[in-house]
Amino acid sequence: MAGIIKAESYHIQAYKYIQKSLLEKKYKPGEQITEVGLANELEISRGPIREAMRMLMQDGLFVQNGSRTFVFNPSYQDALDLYLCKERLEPLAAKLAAKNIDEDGKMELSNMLDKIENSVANEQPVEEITTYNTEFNDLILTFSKNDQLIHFMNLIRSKTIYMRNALLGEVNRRDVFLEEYRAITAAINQNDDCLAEQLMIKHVEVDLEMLKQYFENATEEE
Amino acid sequence: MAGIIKAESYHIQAYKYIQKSLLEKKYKPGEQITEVGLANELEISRGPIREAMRMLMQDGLFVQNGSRTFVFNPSYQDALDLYLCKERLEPLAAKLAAKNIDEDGKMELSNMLDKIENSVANEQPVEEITTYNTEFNDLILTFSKNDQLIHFMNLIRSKTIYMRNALLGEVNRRDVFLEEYRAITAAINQNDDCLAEQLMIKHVEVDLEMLKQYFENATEEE
DNA sequence: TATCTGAAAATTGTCAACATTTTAAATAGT
DNA sequence: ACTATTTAAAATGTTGACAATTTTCAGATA
Repeated sequence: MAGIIKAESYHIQAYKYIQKSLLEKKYKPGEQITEVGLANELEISRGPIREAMRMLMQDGLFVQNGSRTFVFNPSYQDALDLYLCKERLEPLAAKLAAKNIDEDGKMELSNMLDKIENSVANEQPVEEITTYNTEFNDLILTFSKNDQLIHFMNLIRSKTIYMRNALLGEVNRRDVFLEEYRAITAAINQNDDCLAEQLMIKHVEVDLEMLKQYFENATEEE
Repeated sequence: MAGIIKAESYHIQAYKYIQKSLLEKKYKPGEQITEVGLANELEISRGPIREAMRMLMQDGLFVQNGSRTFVFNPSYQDALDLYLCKERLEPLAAKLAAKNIDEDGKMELSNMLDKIENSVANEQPVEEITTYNTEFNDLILTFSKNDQLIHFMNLIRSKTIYMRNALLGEVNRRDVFLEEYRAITAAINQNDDCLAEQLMIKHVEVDLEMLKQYFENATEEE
């Protein structure tokens, strides 16, 4: 029957709910998480909660210490470490995308870029631009057509986002990478894989520089 | 009390057991896995089994299709894709190790190399050499002192090993990278991070070449 | 005051039962 | 023979109960 949807199983919903809550800082870095607590909060039994927690642990977002579970509490060093990994894999994605993208893909990427241009021109809220940033990078990742890379980058992404949040506190990043995105899009659309790779390396480095700046500001206020 | 150990919880044991079984081809690529089956086999209830399965799924070793679970059935392309990732991260590990290793580390790495030299010289069984290969690379990873990288590389490693197994069938790889390991060890011990990185890139490429060869032989026999 | 001790409370570990959904098989109708 | 339809079997989804640990904390002891 059309339009009939079946609900996702609880462990999946719990998994997503927790991920979301982490970004919303409902659970804070270093905070202890208990099965019972989560089960009460979501009003489901502990079974599915456990499954969700195991998934989060494999992702590295939850950390186990003895028999207790805590929200991953990243150090500044962790963020730097992660960016080192990002700096290797993200450019690979760009390179592969430039090699493997087809005409439809080029169109899609250009449309995405337009969306961002508009969003920036009309001074839309930070959230919207952040969302588009993610979508833009996701698109490139998809066009890389490398399933393994996609898998790892997804892990890195969710961790990056979480870490930025965790380390930067209430700071509101308003990152505009318009020029960089334009250049990257152009390189990919021209199938210039080397250039795409170089530009992406540069982009990750700039992104890291900004993180460092924000971090220094955020910490000296305390 | 000394010597008193408490058993690991069932989901951990199940997780390890399954990983091991995958390498031993007890469960074959593409094979369907049921909770009930595993629960009966390990003679425990389905709860812990589910947790272990969720972990394996996050690792990418189990794959879900609808409500059914299958052992990851890697294509040759998957292997190539994975090596592309490996080629980026493994050299990073070598580079960082060259930068961050201390005197104790250098000693440890040299000892490891000696072990391998002996093992090869005395024509020990393939399994022993393979084990040492892994340990050697693990050591470098540890010395990189980058926790994030360690986490991702572990994922890549277990997947690589599994894939090789899955794709190569009964083929018995007897890979000796002695010369390469000597060079890498030297570079790291001299803190020459650029050289260490380059050598490791080369090494991963050689490794990939061998995989390709083995694969072609393995497939044309069918 | 410091620390030892031993309930009491909280939390994780495990299971078995039951509900729901999915898959496979058997039957019947064309 | 082919394909619906029904039924049975198997698997997953979810829960509540209970066991085993771990933590917490008040009171006892030095």
